[in-house]
Amino acid sequence: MSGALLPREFFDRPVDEVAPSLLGQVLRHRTPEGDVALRLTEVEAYAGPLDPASHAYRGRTQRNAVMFGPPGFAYVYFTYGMHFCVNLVCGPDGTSSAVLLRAGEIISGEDIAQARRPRSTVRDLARGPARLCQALGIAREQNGLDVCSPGGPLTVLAGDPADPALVRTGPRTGVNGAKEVPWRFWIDGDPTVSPYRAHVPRQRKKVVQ
DNA sequence: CCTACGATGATCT
DNA sequence: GATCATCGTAGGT
Repeated sequence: MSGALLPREFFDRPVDEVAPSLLGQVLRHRTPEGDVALRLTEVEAYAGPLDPASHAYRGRTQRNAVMFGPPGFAYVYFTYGMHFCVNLVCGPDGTSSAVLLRAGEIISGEDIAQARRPRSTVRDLARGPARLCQALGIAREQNGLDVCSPGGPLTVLAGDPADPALVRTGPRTGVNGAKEVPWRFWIDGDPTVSPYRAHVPRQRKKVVQ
């Protein structure tokens, strides 16, 4: 593994090409508490305006603005009233595709990650998109950060790319649209890959009849 | 292992 | 007002 940053051109490609090539690469967040880094084991591609499951499907809004900017930037969003998830923006400026980072294996700063998720087992520290953000200390303030910036706090470093023979694809997790598109990518057999959960529409609490 | 469900608030219609 | 790219816990197998 080297400590080199992935160049912006890495992200300036079709999102379904970037996503699998991110497996095995390293995401590092430097904070005052220290550095935490992980090796990506599971990602999902979201293909901008053509993809009903994408946040960019209905056009640009205040929330998704970063997705419409240049590649190599972090799009962080808040969901379910308590969780953050992080994407890496792909494709040229003006387009709006991105890769959701779903899971990883902590390779340094495990003590800090553990402190942020006190009740978690080591395996579960970054097993799921919101857990990944918690372990790395990613929240609102990290939205819009350039992950290709030398010296930047949140960066993607070159790791050992996953063996292509071990890369699996399948339907995306927890999404309601375009279920048939196999745009989830993971490293087969890796224990940190999140368990698949189909989308379950939540039932209304009470119907007044 | 599995399935069910409540927490909690921003976003969009 | 409904939905949501989720998680932790509780309970059963």
